[in-house]
Amino acid sequence: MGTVAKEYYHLVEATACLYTTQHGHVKVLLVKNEEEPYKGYWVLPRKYVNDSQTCYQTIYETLVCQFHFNHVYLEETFSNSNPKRLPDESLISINYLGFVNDYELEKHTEELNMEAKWFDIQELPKIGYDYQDTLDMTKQRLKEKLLSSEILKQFFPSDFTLPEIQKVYESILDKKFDRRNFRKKFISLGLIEDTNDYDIKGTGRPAKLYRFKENIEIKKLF
Amino acid sequence: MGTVAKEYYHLVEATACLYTTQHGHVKVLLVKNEEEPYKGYWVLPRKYVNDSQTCYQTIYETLVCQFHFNHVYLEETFSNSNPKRLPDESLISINYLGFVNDYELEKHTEELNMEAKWFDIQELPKIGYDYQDTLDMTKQRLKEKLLSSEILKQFFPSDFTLPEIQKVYESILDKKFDRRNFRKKFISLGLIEDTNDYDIKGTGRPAKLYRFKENIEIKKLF
DNA sequence: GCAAAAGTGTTACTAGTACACCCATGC
DNA sequence: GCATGGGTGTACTAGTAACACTTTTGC
Repeated sequence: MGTVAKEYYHLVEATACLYTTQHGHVKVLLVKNEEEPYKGYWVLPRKYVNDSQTCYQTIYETLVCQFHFNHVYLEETFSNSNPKRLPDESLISINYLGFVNDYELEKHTEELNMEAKWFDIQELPKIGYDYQDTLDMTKQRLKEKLLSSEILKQFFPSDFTLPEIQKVYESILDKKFDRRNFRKKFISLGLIEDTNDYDIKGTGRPAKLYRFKENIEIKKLF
Repeated sequence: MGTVAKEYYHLVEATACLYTTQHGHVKVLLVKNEEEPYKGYWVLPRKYVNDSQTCYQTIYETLVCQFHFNHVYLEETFSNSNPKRLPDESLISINYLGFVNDYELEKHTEELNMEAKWFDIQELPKIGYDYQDTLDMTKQRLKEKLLSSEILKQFFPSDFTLPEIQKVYESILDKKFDRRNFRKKFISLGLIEDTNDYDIKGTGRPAKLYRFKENIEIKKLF
């Protein structure tokens, strides 16, 4: 490719909007920023990409090594290459949308020299740099993703109740469903099976626990 | 952000899989590669990104200035950051999926010092570098895009016939539709209007010409 | 026994599918 | 007048939407 002028070289980082669910609430992982500018603000987990790894490998390793998640599902969303997003130099971000099931962060964050926390997507703290835009756009993408069964298994904990999964859909798609019709539809899709266990944690009548079947077909859900 | 080692800086290019339709056939724009390696092979239109433009601006200007399209609809798809894709150095591609309506290239390509051509997506030539992967993945994305009305207006020429649009859907979604049901569905969506003109080019009975309405709602089509 | 949350079944309506015949043009 | 491709209507089926009462638990 020959020699290319310096202005064509860019610093590149991989970022992730990593989601999980807790009792029907959708949460996203944020990290406290300890450097100026935006010191004390919350930002996305991120890492600079070096010339021997893909962006995917970079963010995957960052999430697995720093936070010790067993398995992280990740897919690329979009880049941010606005040259004016930082005062001093250009930085291109490649963003990923991700899910994890095991959301117990507490045991790991102590070992780290960083603060990291799950935030309910309805109650986000003050976000540093331009990552609020990334969060907004990725949430939109998450919405589209949930319309198909493609990523369901990655997103939902192995055992879940139908009211729980309904709450997730309602919060992300921003609409209410009739409980009976939601059940009927979800069950008739043939993607889930009864575990014969019950969720005893809630107040009121215990809900049945379901799990997704081994290999689920890709279907439109809504 | 402080000083960062050289291995974190990358050459970045923007590429496009730019589509158009001609009489129900879907075509993609390719450019003949004049440099080694892969000299004589066909590649995607592309340009290195400098530090004063976004990737979007880079590819948009490339397409508009080189090929004189009036309007190009573009949306980002995914990146390719495999460090081993080129023998000598790392190159990150940010790819875009695009549509144009005015497919008359011939009048412009003479002015250019390059060969550029529309290829039917069923009959692609030998593709250089790893752009065949990009084409394959972008075609998949195009398929998903056509399931919603979001990009219909960008994709289809202002006046079109229903058999024409049906052929496009059949070729991209890889399935056949019943003519009567396709009409019924498409018309009942309320997105198109009759122009009261007829397409006289074909053999057989002339087909009615339709156009998309001014502001169309985003709907699921299939 | 009362509040809280989950489970269940029926009916009406809407959208999708399957299918056969007639119509306008070019040669 | 015949081959080519385009336009139209009807009956059936499946999916979606609306709706009220009963069940299980904790306090």
